Amino acid sequence: MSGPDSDPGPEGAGPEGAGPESAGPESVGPQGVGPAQRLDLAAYLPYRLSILSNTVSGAIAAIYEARYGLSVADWRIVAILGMAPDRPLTQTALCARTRMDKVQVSRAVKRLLESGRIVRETDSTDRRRAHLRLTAQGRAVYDDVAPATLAWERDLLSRLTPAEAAILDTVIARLQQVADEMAEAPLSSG
Amino acid sequence: MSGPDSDPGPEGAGPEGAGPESAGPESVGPQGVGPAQRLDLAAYLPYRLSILSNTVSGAIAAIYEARYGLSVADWRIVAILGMAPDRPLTQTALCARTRMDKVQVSRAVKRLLESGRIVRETDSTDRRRAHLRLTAQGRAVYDDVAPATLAWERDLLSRLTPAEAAILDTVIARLQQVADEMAEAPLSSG
DNA sequence: CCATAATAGTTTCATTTGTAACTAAATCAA
DNA sequence: TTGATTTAGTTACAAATGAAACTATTATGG
Repeated sequence: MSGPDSDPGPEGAGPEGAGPESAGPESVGPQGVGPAQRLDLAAYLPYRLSILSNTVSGAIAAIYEARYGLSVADWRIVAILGMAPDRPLTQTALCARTRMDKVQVSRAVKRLLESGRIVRETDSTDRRRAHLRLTAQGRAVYDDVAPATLAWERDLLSRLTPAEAAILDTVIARLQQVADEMAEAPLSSG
Repeated sequence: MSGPDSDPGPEGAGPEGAGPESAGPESVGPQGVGPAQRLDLAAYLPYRLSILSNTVSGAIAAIYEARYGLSVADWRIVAILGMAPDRPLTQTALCARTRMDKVQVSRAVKRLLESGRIVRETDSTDRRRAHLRLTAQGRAVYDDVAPATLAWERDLLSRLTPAEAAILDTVIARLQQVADEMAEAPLSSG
């Protein structure tokens, strides 16, 4: 997610500049592709994913931050609620769908309630729970931002070659699946 | 922790249910990651990248956090310095290589100096700058953690099909390049 | 029925983080 | 030279965050 990482996106500050002959990312050592023998951050998958995710998230976030002052958490709530307008959700449901924890969700919900983007209605049979949905104002935000973010995504993907675009979905899904498995069975700590 | 999904939704559309939904007639790619007409977080590239990056980073971070109490920023510094042990770097150089900003780097450097993992030596010709390098202790951390993280990466990649692994590098590089371009030339409209 | 546990969500508090202001040293311009 | 600007890095302070404790309500077990 947004992650703990928030890269402001240094414009001119390219990775070059510091070294006399800064080698490009392609000089990976003995083995050009795949896992390097020696740790090279520039070629290291987790690092590259992190940078990429931050770049993409930052670009998207600029849209809803600038226009409506929404945080990433706020926008995720709006996005989920906007997705299925006729099905109000509880905060617990939002936690599952956004992969944010209940405190994050609680705070985002509080902000959205205060700014009038959502309303909350206590469940009639279980007063611990409450159902949330967008107000007209919240829907207006969604209807403005969602197409913009989708356009951005479409634009991004359209610049990949067909082969690249075709495999991207599969690879991400596969990586996520494998990473999830591996996260549960961590390597032997020594 | 018996699954994060415990909501009354009719369809168990968890975050991984990125199946081919109502793909529009004019979808760009053959896969689900192609632009949906309607914003669906579970199929939305920025969101999926964020989740994936967090999963992967979290798994890796567990290694160096548990063993040495290092933060992500700390580890990035150690990783970069360990990469080229014979070329000490300034903090500015570390900023460029890690894509962290100077405050983050300053704080990580402070922690690493205090814990004796690195040393700092003021440049002889420019006393604003200082060169940083790993101590024996810092190198020991690097020599333990780097192989572990590389093994994790190798393990992850080995579970992709050859076709997936082969194109992954290209696609990430390409996405990063395009996202960088797009980040500088923000979308029109408003 | 009462006591205990579980669930939904909030609040508190310490830590982390980001922005901006700051110090110090080097460079530039006249 | 001297004064303004840039560069390297740090610090101060406010805002964001995370972990744990907390309130309120419902479920469960005897």
